[in-house]
Amino acid sequence: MHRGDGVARLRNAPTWLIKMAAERAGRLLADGFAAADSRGYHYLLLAALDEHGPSSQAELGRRCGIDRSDVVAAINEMAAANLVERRPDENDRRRNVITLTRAGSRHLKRLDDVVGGIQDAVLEPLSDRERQQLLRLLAKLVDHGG
Amino acid sequence: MHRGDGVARLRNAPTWLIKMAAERAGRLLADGFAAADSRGYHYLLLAALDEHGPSSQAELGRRCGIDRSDVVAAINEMAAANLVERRPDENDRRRNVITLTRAGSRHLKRLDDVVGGIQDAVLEPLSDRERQQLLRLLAKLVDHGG
DNA sequence: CTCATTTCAGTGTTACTGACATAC
DNA sequence: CGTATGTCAGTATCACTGAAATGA
Repeated sequence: MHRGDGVARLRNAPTWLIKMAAERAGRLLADGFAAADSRGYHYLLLAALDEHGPSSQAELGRRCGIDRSDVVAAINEMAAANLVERRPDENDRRRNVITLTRAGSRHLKRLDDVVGGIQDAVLEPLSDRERQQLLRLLAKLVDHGG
Repeated sequence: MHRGDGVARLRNAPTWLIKMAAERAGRLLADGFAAADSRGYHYLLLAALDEHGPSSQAELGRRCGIDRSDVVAAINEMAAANLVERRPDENDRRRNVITLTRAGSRHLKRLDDVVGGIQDAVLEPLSDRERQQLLRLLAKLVDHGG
């Protein structure tokens, strides 16, 4: 029996199935991140730094969809763990420049592996064709209102 | 631009799309519930009481997939709002029997309407055929490991 | 003056853990 | 005895709000 399966009106509610699937993926991701002494925000921020290079905290927040106040806390944690470096921007003294350290790069690689493994585990029951279907349908939902 | 779209490695990650879709649905649901002075747990518990009749808190927790300690808090709130009645079980004095009140029944109907409306809003971009596809794929995912 | 940036403090929901007393 | 129940207290992530200080 799954989460909420004791409530009949939810068994055929697509939004509920989406939430359950997301919950499972989220739990696996959170566990995987926790095993690597991280959490979701860390992965997002490290990935954004890797792809776009050194950035201000506000830029990071916009790219990752994380609130600026939450970026502060996450960068605090990662700076304390030497995964990123925070230094004032000389050209705009309101800003900090956040840079990925070498340890941060290594950490991101580990987290990428974690995410890849979970991706496979979650999609395991679907054929390649079904995965593409799912991808297409979800993209439609997300593009519409997400 | 959507949540996390600034991070390229996530754009084609199905688990991420699932999470984004779920996030949207969850936000809409939370807003709808809040507008009715409720929250997700209340809906689940009321629906379980409606479908299965008076139950102990532990039963409710198992049916809804809610932890016992969280059931306590939710029932406290709903009992204070006269949506449910809590009385000791005469046959097993460890238990409480939770009963849906008439006001609780009315409240559940309102919440059912809220959920139905959101269901439609989320699935709007999909044809009937696509909705069935999505339902099938999600069910496969959830049945597998959820 | 207006706006952007960083930071701090706090809220709310969901999810979970540990402990305790009580009763089966 | 072990197990189930209800309760309380606390933690964690994510998401968000409001306000303050600083600087462009």
